[in-house]
Amino acid sequence: MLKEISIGEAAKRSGVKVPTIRYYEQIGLLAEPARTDGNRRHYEETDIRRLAFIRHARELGFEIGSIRTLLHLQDDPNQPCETADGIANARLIEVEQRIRSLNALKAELELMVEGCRHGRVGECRVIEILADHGKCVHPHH
Amino acid sequence: MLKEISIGEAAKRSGVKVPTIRYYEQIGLLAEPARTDGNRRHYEETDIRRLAFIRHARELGFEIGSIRTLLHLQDDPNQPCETADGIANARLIEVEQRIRSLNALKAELELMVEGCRHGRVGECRVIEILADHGKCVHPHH
DNA sequence: GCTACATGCTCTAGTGACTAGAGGAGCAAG
DNA sequence: CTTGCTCCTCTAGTCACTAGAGCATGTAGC
Repeated sequence: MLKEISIGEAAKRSGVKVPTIRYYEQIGLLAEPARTDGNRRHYEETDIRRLAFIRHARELGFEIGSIRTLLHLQDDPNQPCETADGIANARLIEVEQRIRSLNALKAELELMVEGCRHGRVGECRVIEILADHGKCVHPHH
Repeated sequence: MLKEISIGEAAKRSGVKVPTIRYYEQIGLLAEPARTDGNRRHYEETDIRRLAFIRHARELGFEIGSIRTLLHLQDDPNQPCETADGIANARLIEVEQRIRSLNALKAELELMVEGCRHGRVGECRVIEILADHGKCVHPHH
């Protein structure tokens, strides 16, 4: 017979922490698993795959709501995949936007740090730029 | 005599929303302002500058804790500015790291979206990659 | 002076996605 | 039998706000 997978095992194999697995169950992202005689959760291989899916999607920055939709899609492989594509695309656009704004930010932080002559706070470029947005390289962030 | 600055005015001029100003007061980032006879807050020019400082720092992604330190430094211009420089530097490193990981992520999302042939979910590249981390371009994110 | 209506006040609770801790039970090894 | 690990439930905390209820105050037009 197949070995039962404990929550700790499931955590190790999926890379999702134990309390997080319980949390996902609570919010209905993962079905309630069967229990042993001693009231402990035990999981199947499909649960591990589902958890790995969730984890990967979270790493890519998808929100729980989007993941919920993606999981519904995965459960029914006959659906057209436009929704999945749309979600991924929206995320891609978000990421591109975020990279642009982080690059602007990086330029500004570099200016601060380079401008700092390690003197007194009174003449510090870091404090100065923070106090006056007009001194930014790209004031439109 | 000087016109008294209401919280709404302060919000407009600093770019920090009214409830957020009250929140900053509550957590001790901004001193409790004087009140009018009718119990309304009124602010000084220095408060507006302090709020603008906070807002700018928040936009640059500094945490409230760091901002608290930066504000203490600003209040005493004779201190050496190493602490300020350290905070800005730490933030710069964070941002650089974040940009790197977002770029990896972008590559992966592009692969997903490009691979999608708009068929059924069963053969969808988006779902497939999410389900199997091994299919990633850079599996180490 | 009266009437709208905007703006202000306090207080509590909610957001997202977990994380931490208390207090207890089950289980395997030595 | 005891030690120590994993597991259970439940509540509350994190961060930086945001939303809403239920009032009080201030201002502009008539």
